[in-house]
Amino acid sequence: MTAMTIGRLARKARVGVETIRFYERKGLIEQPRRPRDGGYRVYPEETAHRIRFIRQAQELGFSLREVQDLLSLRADPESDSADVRERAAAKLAEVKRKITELERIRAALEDLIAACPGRGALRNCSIMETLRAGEETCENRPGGEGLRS
Amino acid sequence: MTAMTIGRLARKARVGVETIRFYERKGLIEQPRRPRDGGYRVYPEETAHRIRFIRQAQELGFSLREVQDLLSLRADPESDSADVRERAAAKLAEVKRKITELERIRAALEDLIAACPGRGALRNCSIMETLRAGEETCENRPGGEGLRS
DNA sequence: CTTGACTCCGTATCATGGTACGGACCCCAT
DNA sequence: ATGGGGTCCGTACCATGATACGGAGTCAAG
Repeated sequence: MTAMTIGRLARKARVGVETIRFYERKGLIEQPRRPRDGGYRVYPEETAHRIRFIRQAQELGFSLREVQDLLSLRADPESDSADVRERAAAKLAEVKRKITELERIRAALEDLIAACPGRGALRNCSIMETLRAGEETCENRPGGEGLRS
Repeated sequence: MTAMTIGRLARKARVGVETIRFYERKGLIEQPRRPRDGGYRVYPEETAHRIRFIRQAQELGFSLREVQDLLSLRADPESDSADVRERAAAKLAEVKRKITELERIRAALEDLIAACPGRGALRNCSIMETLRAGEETCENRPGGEGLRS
């Protein structure tokens, strides 16, 4: 059973080897024990999940510092429960806000797609206009010089 | 009626003056006509909304390049409707994926908060464990040395 | 017990997204 | 008409999040 060395972990988590070392330096993943001093890092399986979580959270607009905050949120007898609860609640509010904003963008994109038939009448419509309108599915603006049927 | 100069726009959109010029250079907002050559930029009102959208999209994990893509999506007689539709659909899929991932993080945070009572029994529980478990509301791990009631 | 792929570590470099600087120029209220 | 705040532009600098480099050490298959 080949050990989970940094290269294998990197392939599994779809990141570069250097990225893993970088995350270790930043404290996002702890450096695993090595067989003998000077030997290779051997990682537990779960580290790949941790790395995937880090990448995912980044794609959702969290900085590495914020990802670290998220990962440090743990309920256990060693931590101040009230503090963890409070920080988790703050993150939760932030996550909810992001979801709301994404829903608005989703609605705008859906409207935009509806305004883009394969052929036929075209409404003038951009994301911004759709977002601002919200109610009216986006009225056409001056600019147009005759609709091509 | 005081003109919307760059400084006023910056305050309205809650960004720095330099940021606006930076976005102009990047093509995220078009440089407004100036009264006489060498004069000051005067912006239409909607530019503030556009800047707010840029910031919002960034917080949702879109790069400036991607924000530009989003902003360039417009259904009008000048654009290739099928192309716009396709690009919008791709962005929509991406937005939906982000929403799904945020929902998972939201659920994990809610579980974590549930595991952090003001006082009383504490389940050992971290974001990662909750995310991985999904079903079981996170079983406790070895590490704990006796629960403090 | 060699060999070649992999790893280690420190340090350098890169791309993105700003932020700061400074000297000249514009504007308008007094 | 003038003074002071705002603006203009180019360029320099900064933080974040990687990514590359290179020489030495490690490991395991043959």
